[in-house]
Amino acid sequence: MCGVARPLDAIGDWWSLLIVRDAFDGLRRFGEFQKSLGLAKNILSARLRNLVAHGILDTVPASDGSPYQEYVLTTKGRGLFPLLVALRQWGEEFFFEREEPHVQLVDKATGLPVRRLELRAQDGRVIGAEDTEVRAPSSMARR
Amino acid sequence: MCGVARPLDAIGDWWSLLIVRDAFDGLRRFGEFQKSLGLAKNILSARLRNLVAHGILDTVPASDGSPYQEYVLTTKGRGLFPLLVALRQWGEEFFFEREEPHVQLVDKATGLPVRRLELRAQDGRVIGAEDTEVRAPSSMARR
DNA sequence: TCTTGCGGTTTCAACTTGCAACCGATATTG
DNA sequence: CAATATCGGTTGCAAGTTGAAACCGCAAGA
Repeated sequence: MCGVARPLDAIGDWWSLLIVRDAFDGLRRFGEFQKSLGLAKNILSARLRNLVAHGILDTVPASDGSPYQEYVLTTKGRGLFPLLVALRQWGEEFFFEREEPHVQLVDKATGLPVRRLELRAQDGRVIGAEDTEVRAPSSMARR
Repeated sequence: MCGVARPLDAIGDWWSLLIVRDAFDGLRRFGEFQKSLGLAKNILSARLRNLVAHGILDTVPASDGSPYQEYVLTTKGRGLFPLLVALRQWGEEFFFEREEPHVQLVDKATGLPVRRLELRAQDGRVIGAEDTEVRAPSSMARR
């Protein structure tokens, strides 16, 4: 299973990424996720378990003294931020009419929208899909 | 439905993204996708139809004179490249053991691996999740 | 003429999804 | 103290989805 397919096992369903996005927004509790996403409790339960099993979320005792636990992003989970940004930017560009109002990801310091993600070569040139290729480091199957 | 959820409707399943990735690798024909991904033909058929319906792929007459059609990425589909890179980089970072050999995305011009995606503010500063927030442009519901 | 390859559709069993009801533990209210 | 509400789930079940395998129509080749 290749470097693209493997992650999809962990976050390859609709809900998991939305849960992670909400976690970036500061949500931590079962009920918060359920209210925000409006999904069935058994599904949320299964997804949270799966995300924890994959090391994307971690469970910690509730910070407010209540007897429950909270779900927080691990380092691995926080590593999903560029992917979420890429997804959001693609959505903004192609799924909204021009001038259709929608939320924006802004830099807190300035309040300005963030830049579009750019892929760069080692030397800093901005490159596109056609400038790249997938290469096996030694003699390896591609998948 | 927000800017993150909307796209998931189009590419929110395991296979669609892998099909798009293969399309970036130059695959165009039904049989090529099937051989590469090893998925059932009915599923591939349904996924291709869905991707075409969402404007991510387009069907064109076969270039080699055979009576079949080929599937090519649209502009919208090519817009998924940063997302695929983000997914790949996340996978490489967290799903492989250090030094475990795996394929790499390299800059064709130099043969060197591409840089890690970085999110930047308008002024060029590299920023992280904690430096950003989601903001509604006018008075809008977040979802 | 018979076979082969391509690009699907159809069929059907197994699995997944999601609504609704229930449950146990802890607060809260009267 | 009793009754109720809230939180964080689990269980049952019906409906939808997935996927392996078989089938099909067309065109090219032997």
